Amino acid sequence: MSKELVCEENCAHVDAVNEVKETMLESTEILSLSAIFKAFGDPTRLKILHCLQQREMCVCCLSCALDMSQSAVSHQLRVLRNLRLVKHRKEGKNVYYSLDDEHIFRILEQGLEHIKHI
Amino acid sequence: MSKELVCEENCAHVDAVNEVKETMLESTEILSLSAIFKAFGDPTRLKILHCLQQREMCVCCLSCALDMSQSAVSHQLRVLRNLRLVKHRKEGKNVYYSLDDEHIFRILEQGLEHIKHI
DNA sequence: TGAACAAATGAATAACTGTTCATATATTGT
DNA sequence: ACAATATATGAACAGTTATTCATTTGTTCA
Repeated sequence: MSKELVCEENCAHVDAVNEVKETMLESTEILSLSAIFKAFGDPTRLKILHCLQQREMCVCCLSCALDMSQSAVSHQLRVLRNLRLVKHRKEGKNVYYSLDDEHIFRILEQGLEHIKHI
Repeated sequence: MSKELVCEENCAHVDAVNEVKETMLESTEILSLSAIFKAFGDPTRLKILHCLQQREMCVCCLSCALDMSQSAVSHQLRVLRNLRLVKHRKEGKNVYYSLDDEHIFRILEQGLEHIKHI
């Protein structure tokens, strides 16, 4: 990638670039952070999270509230579960899901705050 | 979708479902919110945003700092631009990008906060 | 034990997305 | 006007993803 040379010789912002490079996040940090945001980035999952922001819900009720198939909801819940964005507890035939922690709540809030101010 | 009936008769959480349904976000809100999170959900865009969190940068320097082609960076900048997550100003041959507003900053912060506490 | 039901899951598919490559546009200095 | 350079963009391709369908697992109750 010859861009590096180009930048060093012409942009004349080498120091700026190096400074930014030093504060750059680790590759693993970037990956896990983007994975979380990506989870928020699908309409179905976002709806699920927004429901769970209000109350714990079983899969059946979620699929009912979102008017989506049980299977589709279940598949997405697995994604959220794997990323530890939601937790679940079993009660008889039902499995109840809820948000995993406070941060999830706040990330959602910040996002909502943003779209309101656009 | 017969699930609706199933839920009403068996889950016995009709009230809960209806309550949640009422507070549900508008379809357009869900879409624009998920679009924003989706933008954060790609490693390349996340890196770009994280760079811009620290300083205004030109395309050339960004592609240099991320060690990616100018074209790839430019394409992603367009996505961020269209969503108004970044703003840009032209200065001669260079175009300088920066975060569009405070919320973007805080969404990033909240996300980082989350992965640190996992 | 068997019927009914909630939830999970694997496979298949259609739609989407990020990068590359080639090229176009716009600006600067000669 | 021309060469050099920064940026933008269209087309194409490979890789990913969300949903559907069919099936399985696990639980309750009769």
